[in-house]
Amino acid sequence: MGTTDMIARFILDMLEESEGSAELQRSSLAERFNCVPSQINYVISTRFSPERGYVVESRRGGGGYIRIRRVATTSPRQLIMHTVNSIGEALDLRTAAAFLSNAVHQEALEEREARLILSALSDNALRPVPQPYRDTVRASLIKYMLIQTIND
Amino acid sequence: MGTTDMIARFILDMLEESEGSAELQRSSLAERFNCVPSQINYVISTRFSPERGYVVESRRGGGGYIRIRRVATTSPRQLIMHTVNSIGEALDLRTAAAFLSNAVHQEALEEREARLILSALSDNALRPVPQPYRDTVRASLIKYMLIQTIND
DNA sequence: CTCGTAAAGGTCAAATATAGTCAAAGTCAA
DNA sequence: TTGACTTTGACTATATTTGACCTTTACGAG
Repeated sequence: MGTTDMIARFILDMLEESEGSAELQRSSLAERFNCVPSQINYVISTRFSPERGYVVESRRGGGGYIRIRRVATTSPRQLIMHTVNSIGEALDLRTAAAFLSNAVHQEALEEREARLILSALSDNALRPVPQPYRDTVRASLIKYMLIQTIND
Repeated sequence: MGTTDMIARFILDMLEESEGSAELQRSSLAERFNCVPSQINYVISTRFSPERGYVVESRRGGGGYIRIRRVATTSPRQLIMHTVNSIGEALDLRTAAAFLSNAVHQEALEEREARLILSALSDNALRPVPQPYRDTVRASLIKYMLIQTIND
């Protein structure tokens, strides 16, 4: 197995242990695998790219680091569409909250956006709508709002 | 974690404890973290700048100090509150769009968030609500959603 | 009161510590 | 032999750390 593969395996192990988040130092990792530091960049760009579901953050200078996180594996668009399609004529607040929470967890929505949507579905915001119709309005609102989020 | 980060964390803790205001002595803080005094200035200028919402006052000479205060960036908040307060029982879509556009322009709202709100106010999303009542529901929705955005 | 000195804090640029980029060179299997 | 993948290293970019020198303020001796 080539050096690149060994390094990738190593990082994968780190991710495994720490529930999807690994932090490393480029030069010491390079030293451990007896290669030049820039090979770490190569490993990251070929094995831990965004397309493969990873986000990488880093910092230079003293105490610098490279942090790799595993993120949503299904595309946000897919999840949103799937969610929208699964919503019928009416939707209660509890279920809506669950959908939104899931979307945030899968990184298809920002926390802030989810809260924004939820606030529109709240009983407070829907006070002008008679009780019996609220769940119908909720369904409509969340569908259009969710679709808007994938409309860039 | 680098020295700078540890010092920043330390100051953040002080701010936390004392409700947004921390007073420190440059040289003793430097001593505590085993660094040169000017590093304290570095930490302050990179982590507690006005752009990040802090005001720093200091005094030299005997009994000198550095005081860091977290300031409420009230501007966006104020704008939102003002907008909410100016909305009455009903609001037509055109006016709502103008409010949102203004909020975005004043950087009190993200473009994406504004579009999200607008989509909830659209005739499409409000189809289940009888025409005559839509503007009332719009007013309620936008109020609760705007308030949500300043609720971090 | 005035001056001198010690005690703070401020500035800035050099040195150091990391990480990123890119293209040349190497490797290996089809 | 060729093309994809890997390995290297020179050069670049950025963040942090350090220290020499500067300015302001308090306070006590004259």
